[in-house]
Amino acid sequence: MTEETKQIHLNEYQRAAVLDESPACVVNANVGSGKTTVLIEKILYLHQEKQVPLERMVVLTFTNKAADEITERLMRREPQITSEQVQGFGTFHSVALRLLKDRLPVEQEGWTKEFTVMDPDEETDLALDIITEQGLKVKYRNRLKKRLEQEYQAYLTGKTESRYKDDLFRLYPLLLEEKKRQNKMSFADLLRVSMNLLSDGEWHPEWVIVDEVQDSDRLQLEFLEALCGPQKSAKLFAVGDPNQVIYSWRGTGENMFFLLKHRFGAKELTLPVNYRSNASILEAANRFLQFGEQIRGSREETGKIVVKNHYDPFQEAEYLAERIRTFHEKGEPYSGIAVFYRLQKQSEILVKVFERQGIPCELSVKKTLKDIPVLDWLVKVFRFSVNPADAQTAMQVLTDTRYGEKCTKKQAQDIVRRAIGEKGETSERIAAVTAVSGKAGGSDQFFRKMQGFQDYFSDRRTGEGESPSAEELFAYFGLKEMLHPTSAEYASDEEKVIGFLERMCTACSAGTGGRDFTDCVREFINSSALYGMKLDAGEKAADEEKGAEEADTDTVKLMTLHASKGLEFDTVFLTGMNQGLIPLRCRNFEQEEEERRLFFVGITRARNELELSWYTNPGEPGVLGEPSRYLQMIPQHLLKRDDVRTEEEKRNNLQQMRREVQEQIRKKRTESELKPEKKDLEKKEAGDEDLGKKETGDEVLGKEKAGSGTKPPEQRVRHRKYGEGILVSEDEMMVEVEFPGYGRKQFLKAFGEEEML
DNA sequence: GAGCTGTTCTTTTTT
DNA sequence: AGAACAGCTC
Repeated sequence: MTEETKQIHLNEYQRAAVLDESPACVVNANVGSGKTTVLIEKILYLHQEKQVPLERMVVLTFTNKAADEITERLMRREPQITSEQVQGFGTFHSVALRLLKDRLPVEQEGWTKEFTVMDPDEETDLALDIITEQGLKVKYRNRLKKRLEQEYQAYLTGKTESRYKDDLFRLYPLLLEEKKRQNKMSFADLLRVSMNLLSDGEWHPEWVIVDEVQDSDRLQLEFLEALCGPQKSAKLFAVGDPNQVIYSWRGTGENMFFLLKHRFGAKELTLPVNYRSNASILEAANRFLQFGEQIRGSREETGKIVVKNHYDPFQEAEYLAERIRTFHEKGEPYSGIAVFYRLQKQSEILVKVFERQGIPCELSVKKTLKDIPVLDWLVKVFRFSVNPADAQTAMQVLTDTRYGEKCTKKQAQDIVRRAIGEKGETSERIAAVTAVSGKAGGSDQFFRKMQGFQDYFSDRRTGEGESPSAEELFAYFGLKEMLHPTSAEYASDEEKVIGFLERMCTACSAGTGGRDFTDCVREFINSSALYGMKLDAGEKAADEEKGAEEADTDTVKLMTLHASKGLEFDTVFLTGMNQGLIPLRCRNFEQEEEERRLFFVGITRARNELELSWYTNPGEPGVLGEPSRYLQMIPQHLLKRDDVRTEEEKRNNLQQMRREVQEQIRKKRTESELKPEKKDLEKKEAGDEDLGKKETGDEVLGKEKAGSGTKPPEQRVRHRKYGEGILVSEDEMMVEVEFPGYGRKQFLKAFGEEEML
């Protein structure tokens, strides 16, 4: 091993993974087990010890964020590595795009090298246009995007009819044809087309390395196979965790980790040691592990997991604000604290209350280009400018009501059809457009600017000071007029546009000079379609320049459980641990298992403190005022039940209990008044129902027993309606009992309906 | 085309 | 549990 690798302290399992030489190897990497470190060391080991050039490796990630982390860490370890050498590092889609542009003969599949990348919504719009034009019968048009994706597999496997017996399968070939005609590819096309060309092509990398492989879908798996070649000429090293599959609802079905292992006949290694969470959190997490051996810890601390019950989401938010303030006063930074929830809309109350209470917080929602109207429009302008075959985008730019010259659909159609509908020389096209210019005035002029963009800038090269400036581009398109100078947003719009143009020009003048400027613009526009975040970084930089708030980085992070994957925090609050929310109402067993993995992912984000809370009054339909079953699945000795009850809640509970008891009494009375036959029938039905509920309850209890070996003595309670349960809490006025299958119930002692065993 | 019945999906989100 | 939709009847 090199000096560098020695400096990094790898455990024996990590070392084995780095040194492994199998043709295909999958590493089952538990949460917090140093997966990325292994990946980085593997790459360096291959590069430095095995003399594999970085250019001969393809390193694939699922998200841009992960791709950035890998290249950043790699370059920090080895500063002499250039960005040229890591061209094959990136997301599946960006690597596919690079291959299609640099190595693969896209012409064979019906596109030219100048193709552009479609926005995901664009494909659906195009499909709708085709449906209208061709008079196709397609059902569930509002769900067309999903249908197009989900039923493609069935279409490929030769099924003759779509699920709903409509014209969807006739749409697919028409859509593909249209995309070729307009010289653009959807995200899925990037993978499919490169897959086809790789399968019968010459070029293959020497090593294929994959991160978070459990998150890939079927198409990505096929892409991987094509990348490794029919004879598996490339070696495969994939890292993933089957216990962290939380996106299977987006596609697949099977667990991709094991499917990949099977398809490649790969050797499986494991990384069993967790370096993140304290012993209690790990012991709890182990109860939710679905694959592999128990996770081993590396820490001695056994702080308890706090479980709290709140009256409602509002009271919970107030409590959290107070609690977080205490943490902060004790010297913990806000940035070490995160609040998780199951549904996006749960964040509303939290944000409002935190803002009012002066707790700095940040909602983790991705900002894309589409959220900034003026940039959404500008990108379309460039998309057409660098791909004059893209009639669809041209139409969208011309008919946009917010920016540019106002133009009716009919006028836009005239302009676009005459210009690109018929093939011909540029001069002819322009002549044709000029012929209709009287009708649409400025629109037509702007259209010609876009269409003439490539010709106008064709002699410009990047790098040598020739490359156009942001101002030049702004003037070329006459953007001052197009951005509506009289509008209230003009100043901020102009700033955003100039900022975007500057970033584009900087990107175009970076790297090796002498390239065609318009090619660079196309590359920039294409990568911004795949990589919405880069613009986000620019936005942030602009904000900081304004000097808005510098202490902005020390904030509490609010996010969904899904968004928490891959992150870690000292302190984690997991809210809304209610039955019907965590887990969310499930239709089948697979869904339930995924909810459990989601909870597993959530709790394993915490390093030191974990607090779980549920509310008595969720105020959402379908969500029960009962604690999640998952709270019962955690060994009780790890928990510190610490209920915060307000007087209001107590009163409410009493009222609720009174109502319940009155209802029971009323029922009993009517029951006894009924005729004997009917009474028996009702009893039978009620009994059946009870049996069903008990079964699920026993299942939970059974799992709990199987999991926890060491259980503290519990006070058992019998109730004539709910059967046997476990005492949860007790005070001078009431008792709270957990019944398997019924959840938690509270009783007034005065009623004396429960019997201690 | 109003009114009915039956079915499916709803949440989570990346490229 | 409830909305949205498809397909049927009149």
